[in-house]
Parts: sequence; structure tokens; C-alpha cells
Amino acid sequence: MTDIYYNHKEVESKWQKKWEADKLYRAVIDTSKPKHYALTMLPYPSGDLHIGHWFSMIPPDARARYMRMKGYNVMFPMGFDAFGLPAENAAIKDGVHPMKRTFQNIERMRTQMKTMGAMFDWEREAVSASPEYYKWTEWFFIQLFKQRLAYRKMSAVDWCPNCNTTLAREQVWGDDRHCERCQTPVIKKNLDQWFFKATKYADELLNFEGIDWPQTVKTLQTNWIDRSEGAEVRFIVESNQSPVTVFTTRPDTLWGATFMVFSPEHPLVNEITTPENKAAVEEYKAQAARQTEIQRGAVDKEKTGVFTGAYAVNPVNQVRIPIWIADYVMMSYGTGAIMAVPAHDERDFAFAQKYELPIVEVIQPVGATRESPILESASIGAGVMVNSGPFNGTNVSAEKGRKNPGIAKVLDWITEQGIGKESVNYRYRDWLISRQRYWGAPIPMIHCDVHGWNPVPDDQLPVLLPEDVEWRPTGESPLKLHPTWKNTTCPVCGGAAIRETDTMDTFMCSSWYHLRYLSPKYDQGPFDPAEYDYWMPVDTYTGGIEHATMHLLYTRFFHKALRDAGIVEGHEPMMQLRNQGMVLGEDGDKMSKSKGNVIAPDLLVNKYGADSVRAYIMFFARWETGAPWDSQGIEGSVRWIRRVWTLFTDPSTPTTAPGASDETKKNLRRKVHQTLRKVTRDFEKFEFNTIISSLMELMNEMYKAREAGAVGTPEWKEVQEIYLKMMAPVTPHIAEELWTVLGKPYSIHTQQWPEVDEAATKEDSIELPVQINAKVRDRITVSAEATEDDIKSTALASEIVQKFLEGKHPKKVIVAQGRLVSIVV
RNA sequence: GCCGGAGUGGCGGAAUAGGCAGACGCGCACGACUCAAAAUCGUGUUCCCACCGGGAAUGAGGGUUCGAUUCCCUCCUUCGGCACCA
Repeated sequence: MTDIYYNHKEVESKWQKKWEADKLYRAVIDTSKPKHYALTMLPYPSGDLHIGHWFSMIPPDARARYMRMKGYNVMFPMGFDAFGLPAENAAIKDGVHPMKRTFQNIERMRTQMKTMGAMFDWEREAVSASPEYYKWTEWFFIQLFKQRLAYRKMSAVDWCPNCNTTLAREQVWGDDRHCERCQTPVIKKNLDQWFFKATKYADELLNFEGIDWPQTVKTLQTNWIDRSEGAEVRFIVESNQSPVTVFTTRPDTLWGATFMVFSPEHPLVNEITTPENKAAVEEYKAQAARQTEIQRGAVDKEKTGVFTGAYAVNPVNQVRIPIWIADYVMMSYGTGAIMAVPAHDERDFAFAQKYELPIVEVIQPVGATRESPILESASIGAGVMVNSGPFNGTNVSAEKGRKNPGIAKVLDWITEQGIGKESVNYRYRDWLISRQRYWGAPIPMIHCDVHGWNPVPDDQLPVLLPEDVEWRPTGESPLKLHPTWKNTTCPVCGGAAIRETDTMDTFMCSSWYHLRYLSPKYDQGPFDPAEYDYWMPVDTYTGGIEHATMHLLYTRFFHKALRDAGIVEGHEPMMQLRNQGMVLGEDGDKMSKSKGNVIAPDLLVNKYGADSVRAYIMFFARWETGAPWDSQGIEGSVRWIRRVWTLFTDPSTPTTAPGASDETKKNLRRKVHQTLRKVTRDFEKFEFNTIISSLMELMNEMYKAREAGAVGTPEWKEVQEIYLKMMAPVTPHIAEELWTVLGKPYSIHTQQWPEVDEAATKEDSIELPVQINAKVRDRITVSAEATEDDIKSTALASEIVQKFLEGKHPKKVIVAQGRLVSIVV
């Protein structure tokens, strides 16, 4: 007989070894079964696994196991997003090479992950910082370059003038934006950098047809892309006759444009500023460069700006209007210049009031009098066009784009006149790929003075990172500083040429890792086409909601670009997406080493066993939301495991002369099949916490049935078998052990998920609450087959109901089938 | 600031489709077992007035409805993201 006490250490290590030896979780192409590619976002190798990793991996693991028992051929791979800033920062600090540190961390985390008892197929592990991986990251860059999706453009980075280095956003601290290392105020520096033309796919990225993604993610991405319809209109600068294009969603208000505002970074600013305004403009530009776009764009912020001394001509009415610069106009949105219509735009109104610029009403609100010279605020609603030359009297609705008759007419007119055209603008921007760092995939491009930029030839890939590099910040990226690395020959002419010394954004690596998992050792291409044809697309993708507008949008763009390059098929890479929340520290704050509130799963696994930690991870919070960690609560899951063990193995359980009544047995079967229905539904819906609750509840019923003599009956055996199968995805070790104890064939993880016996779930009678004027006053018990009339008369016959009716006749009696009776007096 | 979530007992949470608010668990209290403790088992546990019984309550306020944790409006708090953290 088995131990009374459950020895988690022995049992868990025994089965982990056997599963590994048997390659139980290896995913192999098998066309006889439907496939299921379950993907969970890969971790950054930070050093130690923390409880948040368990939270993001264990519930998806349980679900992958469930899918396997449902009959799918399941692939559940794991890997590491191994390039990135932290390893490089650490290298600067203590001199340990990022490669060394990263691979040590991976080794450590892999060992920690193996204690989870997850069904990761380690033969498919992919590490983005290994040359056999980043060779293909480089190759993909070249494919995008060949698709004309990569281009170079000047773009500003945050720069520390003291450290002489580019800073990441997280390295810039405080409202005054100083360098985290030396406190020096950060400045902007313009660098020539690589971009991907993601905006080419903006419209397609707005289409989520055919994928099952959470509405919140779709909304976040839609708002992030922020498509708006309007017009581009060309104004002319008076002094030098330069054309300046603006984007506006309100071409119907063109006649009300009384000034223009340029972004301080607008290339024309220097040229048009008059000498007497030069000093003020320069000063304003400097302060604008010190702020973030969030600070600059804040709606409630006091509007500021400076006059350039220059004027432009409004092309619709030839009115001469002043040109200002203001930090609320961003170079990254639209054309970096706007026409200001203070009468019909709140920000322009505030600006005009502050600087006493003219306000001309051109849309008269419906019902307003002809003479309403002084506006209290911008009017942005519907009305009739006035002061608008040929358009006076035209109706303007509150609708956007061409649906608005005023906008439609003006759009046609400006096109005809050749002063502008219909246009669509996005807030979404092209993807800046370049990073002035060492620890990333090199951008495989070569520059020759004669032939410009050309990709590194395929047979020279990968461009390997040199190992001997200098870390100290010197104003150049470590690769640029290396004495020889950058020197190469031009692929076109063979003459001396220079490599690109910037590396790629790590989001590039994580945009395609799901493809590398297909065949991480394949060297004829980024992936083996046979594996691709079988496994892709990803069926379920899980990870944090914080990636909604970054990684999840990058990977969709990447997929579409590869599709157009003929490398992949289908319009979307991931069919179903589900997001989990975050585990906070016990103090309710985000876990961080500096706060000392990090929960180490290793200690918990050692003390309670992986199954208990798995069960608690799934139970303690709603997966979708997350919650602060509560280390006391795990006792409940530990007790559950222990009580299950006792229930299945306790020798004191009577095994002879089963004496349970038919009712006990029927109730037990009803409960197990009801639980099975609930658990199955919860697995489908990623509602993991209630799976554990239901299993706990069923166990409590089983204890009662044991007292009533159910042990040894066929019903008991059925319940035991179903119970272990339901447990298997959640707590794989103890389920396997108890399965063996019952004498069933190895392995429980290859068993079929049980079928619900619907007939067995039916209740004989049901209890219904009876409400009188919305308050529950009584409960009645009726047969499950009772008709509505039966229920009504039973309810009205109740003494308590009669008492509350006080002889009055009910106005209305509502029977909600199977739920309640509501009597209105 | 903008975009998107979330607010239910002391705590985590539950509540098929608008229908019994608080499942399951933690904690706590009491009891059993024990010389004692731990473990285990049992009972109780939203709040208020309490004898029966009644009243209030799902962040706040309002609305729709026979009926609202659930739908609508306004507000508050809090979390995630804001393009070089991953």
C-alpha cells in the first residue's frame, strides 16, 4: 500500500524523469490527428524565474494538456528572448560579457522551468541571441529590405551629453528628464536610422476578421493606429514661396484658418524665422526638445508657442496668416504643421485667446443668430458654413470624413482647384528598428560610398557579433568602436565598405520566434516548410495585455510583410489570443528586486511541491486579471492535494461491502458529471480558478459519499477515474501517481478527456426562490419537470407568500424558468 | 493628458442569457483529538438591529426594469500601455 502521507519530492522527480526519458511531450508531426499549436510569450532571461513566469506559463500549460487529452496533437514550445538592454547595462556596470551572462541565466531558468512539470517540448527550444537564430533575424531584415519596406530616415534619440550615449526611455528619469547614471539633463540627437514601413499595412492591421482576439486588444490596436480621414492642403510661405502641406480632418473649416502652427522640429522653421524672432524661436525649440511627446501633447497643459515672424497664404481665400511654432504640434503626426482654426478647434481656440490671434467663425451652429461675433469657446458641432466664399450656406454635420456633406463638397473643390487632395492620416508610425547598442542582432547592411546601402550576401550570414568589445560609453555603439569589425567589402563592387553598426530592436526577434520553434535547428531557411505546413498558424497565443500595441502589432505587421514576400501564408499569425494579468507583490506593488517583494517559486516548490504551486497559481486569482500574491493562501491548495491523496489511498477507507444507497450513488454521479461539464467549459474559456474550486467541491462531495459507503461501487470507480483525468492537466504528477495506484495504464496524460453524461447531470427536483416585490420571501421545491402553471400555483399556495400578500391579488407573477418566481403586488 | 481595463466580506475570489449576492479557498473564532503543540477533523464566520424576525449592502450618485454585481449616464479610485524595458 502507498504512503499515507504524500511525498511530493519523490513522486514529482520520479515522473519528471520518466516523462523526459519517454519523450512524452515531444511534438511530432502526425497527420492522423488535428494539430494544436499553443504558444505562450517567451521570457527574457533576467536571471531567476519568478512567480509571474509561473502565472504566465502554468495555466496555458494546463490548457495545452487539456487540448492533448481532447485528442489534439499539441505543440507547446518554450524559448528565450535573449537580446536586450539589461545584459548590456550589467556589462557596463561589472564587465561581464552579455553573452556569458545571458547564457548562464538561460541555463539557470531552464533548470527552474523543468521543476514546473510543464509539457514544454525542449527539443524545440529557441534562443534569439544564438547565431543560428539571429542569422535568420538578419535574413528577415534583408527580405523586408528587398520588399522595399526598410528605409533610412533621420530620427531623434534621447542622448546623454555627459555619458555620450543613446538612452532608452527607461534610462531617462524624472520630469526634468535626466540620465539615470549621471543625472545630466537629456537632450535629443538626430541620427540616421533604419525604419520599417509598417504604415503601409495600417488599414489591413485594422481588420481583425477571422481571428479570435479579446475586444480590448482589438480596441487598443485600433485606437493606436487611429485612422482619420481628411485632406492635405498646400499653403505657401510668403517670404520664400515654399509650399507647406498640412493635414486636416476639417477641410470644411479652411476659411477659418487664421494662423499656422509648425512643430518646433519642422525643417522649414530655421529658414523662415525672421532675424528679430530668431532668439525666441531657438530658445523655444530647445525647451520643446527636452520634453516627451506625452508632456507636450497633454490637453490640459497651458498652451505655449512663439511667432516666427513669417506669414503664409491661405490658399482658399488668399488671406495672409502668421506662422507660429508650438510644442503641441508633433513632427511625428501628420505633416508636422497644422492650419489653426480657433473658432472650431479647442486647442487652437485656447492658443488664439492666449496670443490674441484672430478667431473667425465659419460654421454657424444650428439655431444661432447671424451676428454672434464673440465666441465663448470653440464650436465643434454641426452647423452651416459662413464666411466661406462659394460654400456659404452649405450644411455641415457632426460626422467625420465624406459622410459629412460639408467636408465632401470642400474635398471635391480643393482637388479641382489643385490646392489639396483627399487624404488619410494615421497616428500609427513606421517602426524604428535601429538601436545604437551591442547586444542585439546586427543589421546586415553594408554601405559603400559608390553603391550606397546593400544587404550582406546570404552566404555571409549571419553577421556575427564580435566577442571582444569595449563597454564603456564613448558616444558610439560598441560595434562602431571595434577596430576591425565594421570594415568589409561592398557586395556590388568589392571595394572597401563599412558595415551598419547599429543592431536591431529586440521586438524584431520576437516577431517571428513562433516560426523558429517549428524547427530551431533547421539551417536551410528560417523554418522547415514541412513543419510550417503542419503546425502553423498558432492556435492559441497567451501573454500579458501590456503587449497589446507593441509586440502584438509588430508581429502582425511582420507576418503580413512575410506573406507579401511569399515566405508565409495566411493573413494572421495567431488565431486566438488570451491575456493574463499580473501577479503583484504581497504589498500590492509591482514585484521588483529593489522593493524586495519578489516571490521565489523555487522555495515554494521545494516546500509544497510543484503540483501545489501549480494548483495555487491557477486558483488564487482570476487569470485574466491577476492579483497580489498571498503566501498564506497556498495552504488551501496544499490541503486539497493532501486530501485527494488521502481519499484515493487511505487504507482505512472501507473497500468491502459497499453499502451506499441508490440515492447516494445517483447524487455522486450527478455531481461528477456536473463538475466535468463545468471544468470542460472553464478550460475552453481560460477560467482556471473555478476549475480548482469545482474540483475541491467535488472532492468534498466524495468525502461525504465515502462516509455513506460509496467506496468500491462502480459509481465510485467511475468518479475516481474522471476525477484524476480532470486533475491531470492541473496537477500532472499526483494525477499520474494516483492513476498508477488505481492500476491504470501509463500515462494518464495520453488518456482521452471524459465525456459528460448529460442524463446523469439532471436534477430530480429544484428549489426556487419566491420574490415578492423583488425581495426573496420563501423557497419552494418543485419537480424538475414542473410546468410554469404548476410553479405559479405552488408558489401562490405557500403560506409565507399568502402572509406577505395580505389578501391582495398579485398584479403579475413572473416565472424565470429554473431560476425564480417573482410576484408583483 | 490620451487609449484600454478593474473596483463585490478581514483577504483572493464566485455568480451560463438581467433572476437566491458571497460558491471555493485563506484568515479568524469555537469545539474534538493531544500531557501539550503541530497536523488533522467538525462547527461557525458580510454588516446592522436582534427573541421570532427584519433591514442594509457589489467604489459613489442617478436611470431603465417585476427584478441590476451584470445594461445606460455622470463621477471617484486604481492598474496596464503611450512607440528605445521586455
